[in-house]
Amino acid sequence: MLQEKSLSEPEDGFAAPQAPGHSETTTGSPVLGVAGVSSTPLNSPQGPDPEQTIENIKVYLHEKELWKKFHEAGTEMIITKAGRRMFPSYKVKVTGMNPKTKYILLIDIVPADDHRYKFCDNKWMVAGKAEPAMPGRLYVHPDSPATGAHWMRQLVSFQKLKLTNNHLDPFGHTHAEDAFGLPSFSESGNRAAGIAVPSSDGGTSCNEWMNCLNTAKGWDAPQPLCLLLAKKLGEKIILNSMHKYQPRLHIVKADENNAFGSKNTAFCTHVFPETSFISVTSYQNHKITQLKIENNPFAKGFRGSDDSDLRVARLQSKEYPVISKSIMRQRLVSTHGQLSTKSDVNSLHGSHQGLQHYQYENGAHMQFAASDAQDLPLNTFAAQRESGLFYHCLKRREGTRHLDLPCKRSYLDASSSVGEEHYFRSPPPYDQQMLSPSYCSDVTPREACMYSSSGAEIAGVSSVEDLPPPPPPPPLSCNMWTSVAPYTSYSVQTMETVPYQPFPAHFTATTMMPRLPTITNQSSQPPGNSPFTVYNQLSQSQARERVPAPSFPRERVHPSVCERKPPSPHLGAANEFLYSQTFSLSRESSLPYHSGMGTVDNWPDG
DNA sequence: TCGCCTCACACATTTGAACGGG
DNA sequence: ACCCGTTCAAATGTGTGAGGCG
Repeated sequence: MLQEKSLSEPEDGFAAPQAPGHSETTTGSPVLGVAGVSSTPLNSPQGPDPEQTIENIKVYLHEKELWKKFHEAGTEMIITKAGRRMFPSYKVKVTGMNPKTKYILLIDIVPADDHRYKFCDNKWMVAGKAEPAMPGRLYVHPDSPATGAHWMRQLVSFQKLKLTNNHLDPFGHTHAEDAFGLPSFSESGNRAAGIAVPSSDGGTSCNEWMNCLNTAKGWDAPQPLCLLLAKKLGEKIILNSMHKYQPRLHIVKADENNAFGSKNTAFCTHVFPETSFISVTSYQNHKITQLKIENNPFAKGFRGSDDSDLRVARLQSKEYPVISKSIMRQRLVSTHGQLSTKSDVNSLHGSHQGLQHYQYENGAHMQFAASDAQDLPLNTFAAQRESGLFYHCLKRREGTRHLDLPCKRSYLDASSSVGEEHYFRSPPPYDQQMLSPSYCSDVTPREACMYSSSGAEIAGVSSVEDLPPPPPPPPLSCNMWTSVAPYTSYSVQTMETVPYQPFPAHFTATTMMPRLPTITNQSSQPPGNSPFTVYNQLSQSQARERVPAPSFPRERVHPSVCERKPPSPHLGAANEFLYSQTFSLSRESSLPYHSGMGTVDNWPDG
């Protein structure tokens, strides 16, 4: 059964939301204008409490430490034709909503850069220019729309989101007639309809479709196009393999009619840099494989045990346990990597900069740089882990265990905290304290995977962040992502506040943007006059470091928030709005680590 | 030959219906 | 009749590894 969180828990640990706007890192610069966004007051129709406006919404990434752990190694997500879930799954805790206001929560996944990658010499390297973007797809939480109280009641899980590389996915057709029997929106057709047409590179990104709509004078776009975009919603998001992506969470406020698209509709976007990943059809980095096996209950069968070792051995008609090829490769590569392919971990995950964009309808806009100081120790964590692995490999050779235990054992034992520590970190260094109880302690697999928003997990994040700096790491480093050149940001202001992006998840103005169509009412508008006013806010992570970290008391998760309900019938109308909104955001929120917020004033009422 | 992808497979978890007791 | 807990089987989610393809 699901481990549901208590809905009656009075204190959820987030009772004291941070005041991100109180950052001293304010730059105060407008960022980008986006067509179709108004600057009208936000808190009127649905927000009786003026204090509970969009910018007060806080989003906390669940199992942040687990995400970070993957991020350190270079997260990979399997994509298959049938669709593969993400692991770690995307779950967030939301606070600061108006309990009575209805919101839509949705996710999209945008390219993090303009490169295609390959895994070579135990590290990711740029292998060329990215392939054309896949057809845009949003994943709307099936509970949407729901009240703020509903969303804040427990974790919001997007774990049913699937990633696919199937271009012909029923909901992924670029051509309307293929998927819905609708007229094809060819370039010429769209131009005839007055719609800016995405680049003719063969793909149609979310951004581009969004730009189409934005350019089409609000929702004067042909209804089939709107319908197409709305129907393109599904549980799968189409990605290209060997490309880097960044998931984004969007929170859209519903209007008084429980509909979407009114003039006062507001939205915000939250990006957690540690959730970025490279899509693959098979795992390249075996550290990731191990992490998946160790933490994903469904992969428990690969954790093994003495019995399973024997079983495998029998299956292999051998009297000794078998080391899988992958494990052997992992060890060889890891050892080799430590010796020969050192790279600067700081260039990878040294500082997860965070920015939150907040767009507000009063015309004001602020931008806060979020130097995610809590992530600074990650460099040393990665280095230590690397060194620990190296140490362990050497140690195992001279140890006695390999004589009486399967070589697989040290890896298999990683299902427990001891095993993991043993394998990755032979000496119990500082990063052992990093281990979140959720996935490193003896919790049951379900506790680790399902709605395990236990207090210990988030508290673990807190404790980690409060830890003193680790001892100086050895001159070893994670060798992932080193070949990824730092990116320039979409926004100069943003880059000024983001000195380094180890794993950037944003477009570059010179690479990604040219593929976007020319939008009239945006491009013609100076940023300062843009109707899309942007606030940048401290990232959640940075905010947390300034206040006592929230704690998650063990509570039950309401099943509905855990995607157990069918999609709401309201989504049909909502989706259209969401597409437009989110795609609008795409133009600016291609900025990494942002939370964007804004309103729309060009949507037709109703 | 190589890199990437697809598929079938075994294993584990999740889900929900069926059942029985209170 | 209803509720609750347990059991069981089907559905689903995993990584693996062989094989196909360009």
